[in-house]
Amino acid sequence: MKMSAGVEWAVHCCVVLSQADGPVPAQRLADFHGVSRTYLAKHLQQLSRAGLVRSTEGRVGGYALTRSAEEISVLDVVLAIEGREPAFRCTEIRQNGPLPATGEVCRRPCGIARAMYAAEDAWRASLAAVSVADLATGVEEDTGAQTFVRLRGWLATG
Amino acid sequence: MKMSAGVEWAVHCCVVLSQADGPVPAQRLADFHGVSRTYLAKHLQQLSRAGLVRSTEGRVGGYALTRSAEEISVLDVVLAIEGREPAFRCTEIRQNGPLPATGEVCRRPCGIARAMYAAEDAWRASLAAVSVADLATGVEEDTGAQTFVRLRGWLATG
DNA sequence: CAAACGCGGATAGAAAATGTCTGAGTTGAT
DNA sequence: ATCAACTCAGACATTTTCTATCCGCGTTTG
Repeated sequence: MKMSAGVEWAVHCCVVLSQADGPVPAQRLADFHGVSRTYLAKHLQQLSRAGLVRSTEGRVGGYALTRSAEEISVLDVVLAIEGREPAFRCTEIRQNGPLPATGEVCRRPCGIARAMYAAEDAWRASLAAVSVADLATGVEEDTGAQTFVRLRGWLATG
Repeated sequence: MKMSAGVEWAVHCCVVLSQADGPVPAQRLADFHGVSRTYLAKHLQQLSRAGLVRSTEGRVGGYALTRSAEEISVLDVVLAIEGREPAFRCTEIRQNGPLPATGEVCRRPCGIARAMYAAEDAWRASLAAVSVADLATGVEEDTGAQTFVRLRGWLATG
């Protein structure tokens, strides 16, 4: 059970975008994080389809958050990249074999699936409690108040 | 982010084993659940290596739980099959690019990784709170008290 | 010894993740 | 109007993982 590396990229990009004044091109985001531009572009498009970022085309285009960083949770980003499918997929093997569970019982998910879904709900709740703004605050606490000043400078001049 | 289908098989097998009197062969477990014997055998070997089940070789061999079903959590089974690696793998891209995070800061994981790990801890805690015995109780509640009687009968005669 | 069983490795196809490339369309500047 | 920079969508290639099968080997019981 592994999460795509694109999730890490996308969350980092959202933190950067939360500090930017205008649209930031994919090229710039890729350079800043030292990752492939073309592949990052895929993930940014997923964020765009999910409505988390807006893309502006043309000469001075790029990506910008569609709402304030307080209103974007880590869960939003994870779901945009990983999809909304639960990690556990019940194949109803209780209906197989010589003693299959019958129709009426199977109206609700089996106990195993319920336990798995409950755990995923707890996971999602934990991720929903952290916003991109929280992450940005954490970066400043970890690395100093000058970090985002330098970031904005690099984004402007680069 | 998807969980292997083997997890579902393995948990179902543990519930069956919790109701068995003696060792149950892989062939029997596969027949009961209507899945491939050779592939299920792989997962049973993983459970064995993780110490959740004991295998008896030879003519009347098979698998049996090593401890009581109360003492085996769903998390134990999931970790045995999926491995103990966290789903989120931080590649430290904050150390890349024109403004890399420096060594001292990177002594502890970045805020993004911390949020991800916290969510996985919540997920694990939820799974750890459910035992195989709880699942067996749930099956009886869902399908009636005769279910496991019939199961034991099929295991004995089959 | 033969039959039933678990164990480990080798193998292979399918699916998904990862990464690249190209062409079309859009926008601002000259 | 033209050009350059940029996004977007999709096609394509590569690599890894999942799923599944098979075989040989050692073990145990009858």
